[in-house]
Amino acid sequence: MSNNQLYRGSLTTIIMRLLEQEGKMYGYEITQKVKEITSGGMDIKEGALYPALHKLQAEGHLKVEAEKVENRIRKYYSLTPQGQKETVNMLAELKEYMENMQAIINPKLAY
Amino acid sequence: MSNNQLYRGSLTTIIMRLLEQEGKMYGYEITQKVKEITSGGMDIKEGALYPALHKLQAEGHLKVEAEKVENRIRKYYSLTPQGQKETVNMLAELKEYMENMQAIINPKLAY
DNA sequence: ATTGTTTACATAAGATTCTTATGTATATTA
DNA sequence: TAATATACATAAGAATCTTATGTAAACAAT
Repeated sequence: MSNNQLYRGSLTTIIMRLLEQEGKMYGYEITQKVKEITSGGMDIKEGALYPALHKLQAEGHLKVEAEKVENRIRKYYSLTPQGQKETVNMLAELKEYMENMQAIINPKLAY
Repeated sequence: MSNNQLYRGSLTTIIMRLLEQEGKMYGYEITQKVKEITSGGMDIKEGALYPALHKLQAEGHLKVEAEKVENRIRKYYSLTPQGQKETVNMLAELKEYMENMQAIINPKLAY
């Protein structure tokens, strides 16, 4: 996803959160949105994105509608009700992860 | 490392940072320290830890000294000069990762 | 006495998630 | 007309993890 191993495991959380915000998005749009938000700091690879979308769909977290725009096909993904619940969990786990990492990196000093 | 996929990729950063703080530690000590700091939220598996330590050592980031304590062997790891430099990079990348994830999760609202 | 838990190391098989490479196809810019 | 951007997809291989298993000593409990 980026030049950095830390991004491993966070792709599904990113996808779900963006869909929660935007309602529906197609794959290529997700890659561009992430580049924009992170000022180029994150680069989602197609080889990671499309299998991840298919897997989330197979698990029932996403639904898809194909649409033809300017003679090209776009596949718009959006959260199912189950996916909305799962997004809440994922964001809670991300918060927990961030707090744990902060605690390790910046330990509270004992005076 | 935990029940959560997000932890993938962060183990080496955790190890390097703890060694930067503590000077030297042995494997089992690292697992206990992380449990303590995160109040049990993170659980480093031995099957992940020991290969990670061996790899960091092979790459020249860590050096090791074996010590016999109460008839049991402990392998104390510490940062090499090269490992100290690499730790600075890793922490910078972690900071960047956290900022990127924050930007995605909590987008700045446009008024 | 011996069973279970903790301390302390290690590795192998398999799962998951990613990168890199490749493929198809259309639209737009140089 | 060649390159770039848009838009999808998959396969091979790399990296990192979990689970399972193994050795071995110390200590607590029954």
